[in-house]
Amino acid sequence: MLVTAPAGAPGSPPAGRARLADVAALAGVSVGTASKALSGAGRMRPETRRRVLDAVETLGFRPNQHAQSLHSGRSWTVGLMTTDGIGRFSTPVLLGAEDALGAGKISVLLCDTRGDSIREQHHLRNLMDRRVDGIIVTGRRTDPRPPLTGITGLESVPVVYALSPSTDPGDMSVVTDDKGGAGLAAEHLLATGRTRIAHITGPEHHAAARDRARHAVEHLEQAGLALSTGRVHFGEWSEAWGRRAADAVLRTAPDTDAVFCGNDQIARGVTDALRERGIGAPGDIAVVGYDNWDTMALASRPPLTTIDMNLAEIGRIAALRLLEAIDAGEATPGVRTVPCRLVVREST
Amino acid sequence: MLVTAPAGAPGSPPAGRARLADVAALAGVSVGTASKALSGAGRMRPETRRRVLDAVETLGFRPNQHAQSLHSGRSWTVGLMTTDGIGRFSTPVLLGAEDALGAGKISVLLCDTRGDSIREQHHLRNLMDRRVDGIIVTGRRTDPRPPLTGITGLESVPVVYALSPSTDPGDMSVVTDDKGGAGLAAEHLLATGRTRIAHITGPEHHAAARDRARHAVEHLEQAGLALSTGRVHFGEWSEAWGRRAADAVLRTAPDTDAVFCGNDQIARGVTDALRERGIGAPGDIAVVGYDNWDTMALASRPPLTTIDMNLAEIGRIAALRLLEAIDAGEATPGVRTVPCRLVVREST
DNA sequence: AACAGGTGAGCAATCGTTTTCCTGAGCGAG
DNA sequence: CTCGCTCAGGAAAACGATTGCTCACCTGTT
Repeated sequence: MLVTAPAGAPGSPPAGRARLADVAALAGVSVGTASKALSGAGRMRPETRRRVLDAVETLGFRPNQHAQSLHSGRSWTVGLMTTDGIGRFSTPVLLGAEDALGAGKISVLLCDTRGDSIREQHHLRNLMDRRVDGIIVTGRRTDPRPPLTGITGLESVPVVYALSPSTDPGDMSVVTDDKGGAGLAAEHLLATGRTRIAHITGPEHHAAARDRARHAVEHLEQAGLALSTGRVHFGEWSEAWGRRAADAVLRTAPDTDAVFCGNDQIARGVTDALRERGIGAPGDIAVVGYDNWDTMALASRPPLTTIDMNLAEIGRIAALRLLEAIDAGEATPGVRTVPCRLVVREST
Repeated sequence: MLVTAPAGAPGSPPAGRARLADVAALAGVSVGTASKALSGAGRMRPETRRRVLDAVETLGFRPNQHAQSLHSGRSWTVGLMTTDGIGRFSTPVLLGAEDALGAGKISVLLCDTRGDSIREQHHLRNLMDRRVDGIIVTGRRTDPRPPLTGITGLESVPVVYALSPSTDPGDMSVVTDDKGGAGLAAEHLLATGRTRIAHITGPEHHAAARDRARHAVEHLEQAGLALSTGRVHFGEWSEAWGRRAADAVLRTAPDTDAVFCGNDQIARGVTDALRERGIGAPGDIAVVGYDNWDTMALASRPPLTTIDMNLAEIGRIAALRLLEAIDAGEATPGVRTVPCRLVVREST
């Protein structure tokens, strides 16, 4: 017997998992021939190939990925770094990416930095040690973030930033279209005949709040309109703020006939406040949310018309760009914007 | 030059990442010696070790994990299979596990089956091909699930089931303590002087709903009490059901002074219904939720007293048991129950 | 009959580390 | 002076799959 089984008496089936050498021995060919039979490379008699494939079947052989990776230098793995837990925003992105990568036979290595840069460095080193084929970085906020750095060799691995773009325009980023989203919301309200529109949103230091507000205002201006209360109501991303701000809006501009909210939590707060004051939605005032977070949007009374950012699509596109960069060996820099989708429900 | 650089002119620093051979060449020792210097194995002159370590530093050398894994048979990776998306329940478990494993230098390979058994088989095969050191399986529900199966070689890899236990008692499972949780809730209500307690929960075909209900009833019986409405209100895990059921409770047993809810969504629905009927909480009726899902528990009016299942702890313990099994080479079968925590807020 | 061309299959190097075994130098003791 | 012991460090064999190269053999042609 030329090839020894990993364990067990000679001649007995190998105790551990079968190696290519076991397959080759069973098929009566050399290891190299067996490899070629599997990969389809090289020419050989159909009958020989048959014998090898039969042996593979019999032994339940599966190639050892470590050996393949060592040889090819590829790990068929990408790192997915989330900077702030795995929350409501990064989860769909993550799943979209995992889906797209899985189709390409690539697995996802999960790294959560909890917003800690020490941890980020640690994970980054780990990913490089594992020779990942690429990295997707995703954050909770749409504010730009500094690019990954600090590890030698990083320049040879493609990186895509999803949701939170990189501050370096030479990097690959995939972001949501806040302009388009705000536009969809404004357009929808105008199309349903509303003209006295208020805007309640999150903290001004969040890019998402600023951008959506700016674009909503611009969209209204193009229709010759202004915000009913004359200003944007910046605050928090919470229901409580939605309720408080709704009161303020009703006080300042009682003729308001629609409220566009920066997220679904605020929108839900607004619908609650309206209902408690006996104001009908959408009868008296229409409400539009943002995020299409079903827990909020569907539990609201009435259920919310809202903007869906297509987060899974963002993850999917990030993954596809990464795959392209991996295959091409070079990145196609720039920011890719993914359009939003208007989901109409009973609040408008 | 005995060792050729991967690319670039001879003598120039290697273009790719440095190999141990480069380190050895720079330090003027053999590859084997360099390896020993790094691992601390074997004896050698301190000065020689110094030279190797200096070379490592200079070249920024990091060992190739594929080569190490090929040699050791270990991948320093575990698979994390989630059976139903990555939702509210699996996320904390996942993070807890990732945290505990990260401390052990182990990375997490993420697999989402979307509840599809074809996908599960596919991911499982993939994990086996990658020679993962272990697998954690986590589900959304507390109902037992059939163990992983169908892939040869699986018996040599330790598996821990988190949240959803395996139906096979010989497997390792880590679950939440629904009995203790229901007990905490009931005890808390009794301690605050409530005696007419109702229970509103999710669908009867969910183990979580059944178990919490059963144990709550048993706990009340031990105090010589029964449910105020004489029965458990099974329904859905939704706010709308909470509101509807609250109405039913008020109709059936107007003297009810507390409601224990199967989750925070139901509890929130209950508080909303009470408020809309002018009934004070906790003044007239106290409300206890379950899950400590902050979006619900904190946004509720009043904020909810609720049961926290310590999901991250479940993930952490699952990871620790897996690490033990990996190190010991054998599993310690059985179900491990993780206690809940009572979080008191203004609703009681 | 000899040779060119084609084809099926094996050999061996390679990927980068770890680890075992072995050599040889140096030193102390008899 | 030599024997033997210690210890530093090197050589080489794993780990498992891939692949370029070589070789042997067979067919068809001159």
